[in-house]
Amino acid sequence: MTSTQERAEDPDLPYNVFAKACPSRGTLEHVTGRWGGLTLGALHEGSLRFNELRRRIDGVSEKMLSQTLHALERDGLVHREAQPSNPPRVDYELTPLGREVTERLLTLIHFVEGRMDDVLAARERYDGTRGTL
Amino acid sequence: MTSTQERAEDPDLPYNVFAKACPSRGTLEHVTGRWGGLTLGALHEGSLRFNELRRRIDGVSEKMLSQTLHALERDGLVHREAQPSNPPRVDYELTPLGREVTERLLTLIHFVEGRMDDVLAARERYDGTRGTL
DNA sequence: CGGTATCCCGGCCGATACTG
DNA sequence: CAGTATCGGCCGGGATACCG
Repeated sequence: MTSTQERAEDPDLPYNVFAKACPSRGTLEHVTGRWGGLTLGALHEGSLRFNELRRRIDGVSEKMLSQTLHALERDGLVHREAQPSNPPRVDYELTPLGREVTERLLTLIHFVEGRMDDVLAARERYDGTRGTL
Repeated sequence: MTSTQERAEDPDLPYNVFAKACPSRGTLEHVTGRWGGLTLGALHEGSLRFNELRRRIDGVSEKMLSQTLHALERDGLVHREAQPSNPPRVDYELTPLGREVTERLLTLIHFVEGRMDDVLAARERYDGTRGTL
């Protein structure tokens, strides 16, 4: 009864992404997912409106952006501020918790961006040794 | 000719995950993907064999672990050490670059794990205001 | 042990159309 | 502008079987 699957329910055990049923796994996927990370990154510079975000995040569709924003809002990382004007105006911004998460995420992103030359070189070496089979 | 899609090819521009065609986007997805992050995290404590990894990462299939390890090896983040013995023994370990990436990734993971109570509380508030429609 | 090959299903995600 | 609704393809990824 102390299998790894139960860690999420046991209040004495810490949250652990390595356990399949731990809710932290889901939240981490929202944060690091294909669009989640880019959305948080874009919002780090300040609040943005829906279509501003869409333009900022090259390649995202309306549907995925909407879905991503809902997930992040639900997790308490993004705040949605709607003004009942006409035309409607909705601003999205990071919550304090979201800002803390995003800072740690951006540290990772910027590091990877800065080492892409190394990564690309490793790729060529890897592909080379297999001799284009 | 200076559209956002071309940043990857222009050597003067830095790598930028926000651009659709930038290779850093792909590598970041390997690192933060469903299994990539967990694999790097598991290897951070030391080198592990294939089936040790499989047991450590709750829920991963042989196929996905194999696929994930290949991608990370190709990106130069994981080193594969095979011994031609019988039975075969293969050890996986982080490269220096992989270790640097993983440290930044773990900072993020541990922060999220530590704030899951806040996230779960936000979820209940969010779901509550919509009144189970 | 340490994988690869194959099958196949669910759901991710893009495209399009529509609403307030 | 700020989304929701719906459809459909594609592929991520699990299950199984097989190989060195």
